[in-house]
Amino acid sequence: MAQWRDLLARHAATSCMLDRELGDKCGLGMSEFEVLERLVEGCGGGGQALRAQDLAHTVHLSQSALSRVIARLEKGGLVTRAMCESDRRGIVITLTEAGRERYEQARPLHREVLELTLGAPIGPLDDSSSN
Amino acid sequence: MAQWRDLLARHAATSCMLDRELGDKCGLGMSEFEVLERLVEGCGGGGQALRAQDLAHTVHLSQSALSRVIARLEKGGLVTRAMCESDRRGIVITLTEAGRERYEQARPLHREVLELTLGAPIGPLDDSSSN
DNA sequence: GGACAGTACATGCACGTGCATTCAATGCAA
DNA sequence: TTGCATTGAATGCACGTGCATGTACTGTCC
Repeated sequence: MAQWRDLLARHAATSCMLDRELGDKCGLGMSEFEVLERLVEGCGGGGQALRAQDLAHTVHLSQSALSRVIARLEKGGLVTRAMCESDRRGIVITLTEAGRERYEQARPLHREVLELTLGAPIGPLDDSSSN
Repeated sequence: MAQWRDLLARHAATSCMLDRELGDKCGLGMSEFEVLERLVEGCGGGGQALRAQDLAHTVHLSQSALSRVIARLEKGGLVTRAMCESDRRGIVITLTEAGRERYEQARPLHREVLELTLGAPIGPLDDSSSN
């Protein structure tokens, strides 16, 4: 119970600050960043390409939400959608150079926020306002 | 980092199942339940009454969201809104009998879900679908 | 071959949320 | 008293999300 409240508080504080910081300084939402990160991780060096359904397993989003996140990223030129050859129902998401740059730009900010909100021992900081 | 991912996963799984269970079986959302709980806790026995702003501190919601949660609860007859005498800008939220009953009904379900999702050591369960 | 269940993704819709704004009431200062 | 900044709460609006559905494709069974 106390565990749940703590989790709730940490999640609220962190995701709020994260969303705000990433949004203001990088034009990214938490979900967008999460997807970019998975794309960067997913493939070592070269062709960052993942099936949409693979992403769905690792990001905590519904299939429809993921579809729209990808749409937003594509619109911003950070990823490209292509038909999957082996199964033409699926799509392959590829990280563009701009996408990688944007991620590299956002990452330190992300880690900074995490250290700030998760590093704190117990009494969470400000929380100022809201969720 | 791993801590953050774990937090994210637990939060997603728990709040998803919680919202679903509470919604289906009690007609409550997570926020509604949270507010009811604070009302029950806030006052030992008799007149459950809290200022809206007091709730805002403990529930991780923006002021506007809280206002609407209260509106929904009032519409459902679970709480009543009354003008605060000492400061007529504020409102006093009072838990009705129906509200208390609804909470008592929902609580075991709530604890059950928590035990299920938070008790699990590490590899979260299903997660089925989404957030 | 044709019919049909299952899968992968996109989309219409409703809903909850945060931000900015608005309105009323309060407190303070001139 | 009047004037003004501040606070508590409600509301218009935009946005992200989940659910249900639609569409296209796959695989299987007949």
